[in-house]
Parts: sequence; structure tokens; C-alpha cells
Amino acid sequence: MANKVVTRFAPSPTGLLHGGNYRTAVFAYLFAKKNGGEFIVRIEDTDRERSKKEYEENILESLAWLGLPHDKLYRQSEHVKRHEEALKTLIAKDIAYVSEEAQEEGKRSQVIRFRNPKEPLTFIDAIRGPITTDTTDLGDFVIARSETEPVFHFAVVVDDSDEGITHVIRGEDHISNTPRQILIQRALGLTSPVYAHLPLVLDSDRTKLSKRRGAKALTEYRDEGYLPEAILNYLALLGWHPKDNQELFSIGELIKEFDLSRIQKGAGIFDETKLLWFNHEHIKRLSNDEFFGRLAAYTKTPIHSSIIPLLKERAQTLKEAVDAVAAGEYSFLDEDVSYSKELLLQGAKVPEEVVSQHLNKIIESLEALSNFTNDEIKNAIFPYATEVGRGAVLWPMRVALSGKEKSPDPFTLASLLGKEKTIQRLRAALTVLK
RNA sequence: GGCCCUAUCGUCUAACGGUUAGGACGCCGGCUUUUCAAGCCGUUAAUCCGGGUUCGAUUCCCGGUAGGGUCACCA
Repeated sequence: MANKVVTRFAPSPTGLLHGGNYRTAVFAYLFAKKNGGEFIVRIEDTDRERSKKEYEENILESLAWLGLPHDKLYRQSEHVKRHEEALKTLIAKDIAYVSEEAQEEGKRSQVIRFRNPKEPLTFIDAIRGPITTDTTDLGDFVIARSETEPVFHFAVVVDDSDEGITHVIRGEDHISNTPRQILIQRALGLTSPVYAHLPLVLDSDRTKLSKRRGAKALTEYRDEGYLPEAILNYLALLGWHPKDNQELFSIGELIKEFDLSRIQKGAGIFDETKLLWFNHEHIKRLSNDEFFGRLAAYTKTPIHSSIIPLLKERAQTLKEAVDAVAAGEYSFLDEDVSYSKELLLQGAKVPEEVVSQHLNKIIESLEALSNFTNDEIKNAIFPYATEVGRGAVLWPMRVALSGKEKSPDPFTLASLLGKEKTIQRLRAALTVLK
């Protein structure tokens, strides 16, 4: 109990967060859960001008959607009393002091600075090992705008301590902030948490992922029909790797396998193509009912439950599935088909009398069937098709059933349509030829 | 520019001194229910450079180069 692991994700609600940001949350969450610990979300809203409620809501919504529930939620702004107390303590001890500043545009004339001991400082990063810097370079840095307005470094240190954070898992861009935070911890007599600085997630142009350069917010991926489990899976493997070559993970498996020691040091590029592959894999892993439910939650477009298996196989995202349905790719199921004679003959490459013969033969074979399953239909038709020429039999059959140039294979179509409708359409094809 | 971090196929990565440098995505090619997808099979492709240490370096050390981060009264 005394050594219970507590991690935190501490975003500032000053904008929408992208995949790289959430990757940090994923790692902090997995590490906490792996160790039976707690995952805390702390909204860092000390910048009162730029913090917005809508961003906070978006962040919380995204975290919930991804499947990263927090054990506790804090807002930094609610802790101002504690910050003020700690600040006064340091001032009383003359470790911090009120500094008169040269008047500048948009700046205060008075701020609170930290008396820097100016010495070399080494901390052990759980991913990178010892990191040494000389704090002299920092000078007497500012820790608060006033007694009631602490700056990031100060508030973070006090909060991490108050909230019992044992492991600070954050982006590499915070490495250079760590020494000054440790300095404040020491001045306050606090123990330092373990630091683990994650490699950055880069855009395809090798620069830090940023909203400004078009990095998508997580909610955009949701709107584009990505599955949260696919994004989670992809994010977990961006900068971390299991012992073996397993790639597809459920969240439970990730928690079980996750290990700080297998985190990468070098930055990684966010690859949307691979994410798409993960998404399709996770779609395929969904049961038909589950997939149907996800589609229903995603769109108002009515979707026939019988085509769910086809959609699962063919669509990489929910949006793709919906778009295909909306574009009429499966309309042959409930609408009558119509097509030209040319299309019916196009792929057959034999005279139309021969096609008629084949169609008659198909009808005859199918009429004898009792179950009308995909396999039964295939067994009835395929040997014949192979014997006389597959294209000559299968192409017209497929067009007769779908009315389209592109469609699923003829056996699947027939089983979906049912015996009666299938035979009716094959007869209609004979009429077209006449 | 100062300080810090990093460096294996195009991309994500495995190999914690000895491997034909492995896997996945993508690309390309082939097969398939002569369509579109999916699926299956296969091909292509990498240790940044230079010095050490060692019988032996992707792996350890040093230097260079390159990339990134950070130098706010933003977090």
C-alpha cells in the first residue's frame, strides 16, 4: 500500500490533443494498471486566459472513449491554496524572493523567483538512464506570477507531491524542465518521483506532431470511423514493443505485457496507414452483433444485418462501411436490379446463346438445392464452371444477381438473396438476352 | 547559438558481443470464387560515418554527422 504506483496524465486544456498526447496517456495508464496502481488525470488550467472548458471536455471525452478511465480527476486551479502556502514557505525561508522586473509589454513588474543554488544536477530517467545538467544555466527562474498565481513548474511539483504521484511519465520535451522541478522539490523537502521521458511522436515530415501543422485531434479519428481499441493498440506500439512479435492486443493484454524497459528512446513517426491496418484488424475481431452495434451508433444510415460479414471483411473503417452502403454498393439486396445486355456478356467472352445455356444450367442446379448456403451453392456450380469456363458461367451469374460491374462473388450473392430471388433474377437475365 | 536527448529496411520495430540482421505496415509481383475488395504466397529493402576495445561489434567507449527537444511571467 505504501508503495502503490500512481501515475498521472496532466494536459492543459488550451487546445485539442493529438495522437502523440494520448500516447503519453496510454503509457501512463498501462504502467499504473500493470502495477495495480492508480491513474490520475489532472487538468493543468493555471493559464487562465488560454484554458477553455470545451477543451477540457474534449480531453475527458476522448480519454473515456479510448478506454482509459481515471481513478481520480483534479484541476490544478482547485489547488491554489496549497500552491500559495508552499510559495509563502519558500519566501519566508528566502529560497524564493519577490523580484522587481524591468517594465515590458504584457509582463508584470513584480514576479517571484527561485534562488538557484547553481550546481550540477543528475537525475535517473527510467528510460534513458542518468541525465546530468548544470542548473546554473537556468538562473533564478520564475516560479510564480504572484503569490496566488504559480507558474507550471511550481504547481506541478506541489500537485505531484500532494497527489502521491510516484511515476511521472511524460514527453521528452519535458526533460529540460525536470532539473528545475527537482530543485523546487528539494527546496520544499519533497521526495522526487521516478521520471520516465517518452520519445516524441513525429509527423510524417519528422517534426514534432502539432495541431498547427494539421495533426488530427483524437475525436477526428473517432468521427472518421476508427475503433478506440485500434487506436489504443496502435498508440501502445508506437514507442513500445512486447517481448515477442505480437501486434494485435486487447487492453487487457497490453496491461499484462507492458513494461517501461521496452520503451524506445528514439522518436517515432505517426503512420496513419498502419493505423488503418490496425483498425481493420480490430473490426474483423468484432462479432457481427458488436460490429452492427458500432455501426448503428456511428450512423443513421440503415444497414441490413445480412451484409455485416461482408462489411467487416471489406471496410477498414466504420465510415468506409457506411459510405459503401450509402453509395448503393449493396442496393441489389432490396431493390430490383437492372443492367445492360453488354454488361451481362462483358466478362463471359462467349456468344450469348452459350451464356443462355449456362444460365439455364445454373437455374436447374440451384433449384435442386435445399439449404441454399454459400457452400452448397458453390458445390453445385463451381465444378460445372470449371469444366466449361469459369468466366462464362460466373460472370453472367454475378451480374444477373447484382446488376453491377463490381460486387461480392456470385455464391455469396445467391446465398444472401435466397433461393427464390436468385432464381427469379437468373430468369430475368435470360429475358435480357432474348 | 548554449544545454539536453536520439540514431537498424520508406515507416513501426526485434536482435541486451557470435543470427543468412528477424517480424509487421506499405510498395511491388503471383494465386484465388476469371469483377472490386478481402485473403493466401512471394520479392524488394536497413545497422549514419570514422576511430578504438575485443578472437569477434547493430550491440561497449570516443569523435564527427544528422535529426529532435529546450532555452517564457505557456503548460
